[in-house]
Amino acid sequence: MNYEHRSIEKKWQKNWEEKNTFRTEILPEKKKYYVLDMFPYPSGAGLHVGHPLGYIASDILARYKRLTGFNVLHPMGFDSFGLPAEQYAIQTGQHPAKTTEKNIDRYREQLKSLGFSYDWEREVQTSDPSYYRWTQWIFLQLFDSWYDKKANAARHIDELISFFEKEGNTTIQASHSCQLSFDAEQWKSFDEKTRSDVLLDYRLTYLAETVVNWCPELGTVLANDEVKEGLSERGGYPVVQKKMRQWMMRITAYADRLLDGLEKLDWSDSVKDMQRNWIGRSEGASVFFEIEKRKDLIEVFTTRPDTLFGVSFMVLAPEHPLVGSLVTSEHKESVLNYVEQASRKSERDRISEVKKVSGVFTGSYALHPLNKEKLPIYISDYVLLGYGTGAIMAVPSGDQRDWNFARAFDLPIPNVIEGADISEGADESKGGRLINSDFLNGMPVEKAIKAMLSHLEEKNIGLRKIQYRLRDAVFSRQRYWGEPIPIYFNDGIPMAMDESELPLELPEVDKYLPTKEGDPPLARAEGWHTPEGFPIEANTMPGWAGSSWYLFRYMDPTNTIEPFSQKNVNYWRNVDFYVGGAEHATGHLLYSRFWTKFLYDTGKLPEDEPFKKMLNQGMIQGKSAIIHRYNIGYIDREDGQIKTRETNLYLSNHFARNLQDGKYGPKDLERLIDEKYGKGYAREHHLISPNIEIAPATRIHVDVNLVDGEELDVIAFKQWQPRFKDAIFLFEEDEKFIILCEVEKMSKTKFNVINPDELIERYGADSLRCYEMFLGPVEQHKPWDQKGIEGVSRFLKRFWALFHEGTDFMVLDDKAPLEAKKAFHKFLKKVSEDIERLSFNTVVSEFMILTNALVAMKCRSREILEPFVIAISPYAPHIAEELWEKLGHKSSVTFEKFPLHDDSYLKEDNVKYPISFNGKVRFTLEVESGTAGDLLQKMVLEHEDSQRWLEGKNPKKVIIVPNKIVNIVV
RNA sequence: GCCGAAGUGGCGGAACUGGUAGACGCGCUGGAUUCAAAAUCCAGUGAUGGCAACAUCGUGCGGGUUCGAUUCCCGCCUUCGGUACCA
Repeated sequence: MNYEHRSIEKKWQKNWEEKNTFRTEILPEKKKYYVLDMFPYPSGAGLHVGHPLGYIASDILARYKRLTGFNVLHPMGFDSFGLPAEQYAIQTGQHPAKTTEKNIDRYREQLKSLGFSYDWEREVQTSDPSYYRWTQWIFLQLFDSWYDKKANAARHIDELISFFEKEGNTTIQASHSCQLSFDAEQWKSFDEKTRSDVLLDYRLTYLAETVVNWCPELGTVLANDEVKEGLSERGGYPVVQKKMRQWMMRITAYADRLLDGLEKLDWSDSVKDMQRNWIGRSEGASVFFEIEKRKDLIEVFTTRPDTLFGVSFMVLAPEHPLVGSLVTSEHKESVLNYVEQASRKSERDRISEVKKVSGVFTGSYALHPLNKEKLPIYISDYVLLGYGTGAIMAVPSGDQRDWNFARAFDLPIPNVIEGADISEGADESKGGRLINSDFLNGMPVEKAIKAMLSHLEEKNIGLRKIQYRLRDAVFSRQRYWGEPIPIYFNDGIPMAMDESELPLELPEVDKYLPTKEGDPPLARAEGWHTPEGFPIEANTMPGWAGSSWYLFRYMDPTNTIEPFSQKNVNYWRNVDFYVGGAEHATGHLLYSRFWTKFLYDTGKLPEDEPFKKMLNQGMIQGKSAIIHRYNIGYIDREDGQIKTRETNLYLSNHFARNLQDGKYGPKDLERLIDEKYGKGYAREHHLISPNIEIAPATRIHVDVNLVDGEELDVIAFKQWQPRFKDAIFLFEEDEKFIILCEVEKMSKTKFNVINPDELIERYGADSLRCYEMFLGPVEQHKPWDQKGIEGVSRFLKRFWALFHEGTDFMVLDDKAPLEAKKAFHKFLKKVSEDIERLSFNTVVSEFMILTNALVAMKCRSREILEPFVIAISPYAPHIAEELWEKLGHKSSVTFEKFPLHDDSYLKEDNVKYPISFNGKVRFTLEVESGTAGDLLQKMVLEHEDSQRWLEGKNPKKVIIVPNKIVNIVV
């Protein structure tokens, strides 16, 4: 009987569903283990072979943990709010909820066809009102909280209010953005609007006017992590800086805890480092500089207070608030010009112009805080308003950017480090001793920093400060398809909705576009106000809101009175094993840690980290097939411009390269075409370019399914798309059209997507599961290689055949031979070790080795085959269930015990020692296991081969590595 | 520039704390089976020399530690990922 993967897999998937095999509940007597995948955004394209990689790994671990006695929580859901569904809605008018629902159904079906052991009863969808009700609820908790730096925890806003009533805000240690300072009396005298504004500056979600990343194409703002190199992460549209009033999340309050918490996490170093860099803690000092003839001060941040005597000028960011008042009349024009220019530059322009030095003098001077020297104040866009104070003290001898600026504007470069060579550039090393620095002279840098810090604080002209690169996160999106923000405005004062009014459901709108006035789409909705007529916030939440806490909802997905019950969260606590891409390092993974810490502060959670251990799966890339379309370059008669015209001639890689390299000219091409298609063909069909230099070929991505190895099926290509119907080709003499192969990210537009459905149909889910693991370490990026799956498929067939004699199921009850038992226990030891250390790829090899060994030994003993089926079930669950049933079991293999290996079978009767002289292996000696060291040594030295190698020399040393090698040093 | 990861046959990759490098799979070569093909099975497969036993070389490059290094240390090169006028 052959291995019929189609019927077997269908049968067991149905069986699992009907019997609800993977339903999970709290079992207090059992230890819990929570295995979670990053839930997907259900895109219209469905899953490709890259998606399941991580899901397979986590499913193997979940199934393995079940077999080893854990109560495993292994859920799946959908991050179903997002831009693509909304863009589709704008184009087609179809409600995003509908598109999303359709996509989710497809995803769920695909996931089920892979045989994952998810408890589908726990599925969550972030766009479901019963879910986002609690996302809104958490928003309100954040809104009602402030961060107490002294207690190092979030606290309720009411406590802050009563504190203000007693002492004002001058003594409190809190994370805030409040410019005002007031005492209790003043607080009491404030009107409602002022109080609200002050409180907003303390709340963990707050409204603020800030510079944000505005993406005009998408019509919305983006968080820092959603911008890559000045372009939007989704869509790749330009992003500009814009000042806007937006909802913000005070994540900076948690900067230190987010940093320190990394220590105890079992995550990869690279992701932890990414978070550390993103948080970007740097220790230094705030220093205040007086402005000449004025009372106010310029505050700067520096990590090198020791170089204070090396300051020769000041630089402000062009947007700095003091610029307007500092500029003198004679410099007004140039400064205004410069500010204007800088404001028009996008983030991207700034990045590309990094090397250029620009700036202008304001006409004003600052005074050195210690020696009162006059320091000219410049503005330049190399100083950023968003970091530190938006102003710097320039130390050209110690900072390359300051050095460049000093050179360009002919400013002095005083040296403050003994022996530093600053003729060709700044000395940025933190070494040497101070000179020309008054009381710091002779001190090494580290000591000088401390001395200066104390001095500054003593004289009250500066103070120790810790600066973070991390910014508060923008929380509003001018979009429809997101969680509505449960806030309404009473006379401009933002008011929290009552919990009982949640969920605040998304309203119906006529169009998914902003209003004429530029308000977000929600403003189009009729009745988007409270019963009293107060307008409701029209912005929605960003994509990361729902994904920041979903792991906890899985613990109690149907709870209607709270996001999750204490009972459930106290049992499941947090995720033991999280699988997902490293690309979320500075987004989802950081926000999620932030919300978890906040919910921990409020007492809702027993743990303050969401994910204990994490595995970052690599991307499976596609192999794109590229051919070249020949272009004719010509000079347009009308405007004299050089232009190119497309042809229907397609070139193989070989020809395209030669054309590109100039090895072929127009004459060669004409000859080749005529040779192939008949004399005069090229001329007749206008395929002769007068000027071949101009863009001779365009790269075209071809569907990888039209390619076998590197060869294009030209007939299929002609039928692929109507525009290729009349294609003609030039290719190698051996009649093979060789394409150009490139490894890229899988995407629809590159026609390099490999769909798992077809592979499952052809080879089965078990084969696909095993193969994706076999491909290599899960963490690594790797191109999809279609050919290797055959090998794994062959192995499963052989495994199946192990249980069958001809068409009959045949397992014998006789004793297994000792050799087979040894092989089996060696296998068990290795497999359990490898799964525990997440080496999923080597386990597949072990399956193959054991299968081959059993086939060779013709071993069909139940004694071995039965536990073998259990061991293989995490990888190939369907075939395992089928064989388990055939072995006469009524229960599912899911609930069996993972077989333990027995060390007594692993002992070798004889040990083969490679005997080496000076590290070089000369012969092998077989001795009985357990032979004592000194006896072994004697045997080795008396061996005739040893005598030959020693040639009368005396061995200096004999090294015996137990069970491994004997090394004789001569 | 800085931070992180990685460089092993024709290819994907093994070698977990230093101990016979190349497991396992793909591909390739030869053979069996077949009218033939597919499928399956058997054998071989790092390089060089040799009929062979065997010898020499070999884990990006150059050094070092060690009886012994893919593994540890120092200096480079390359690729990938992150990040950036961060003061």
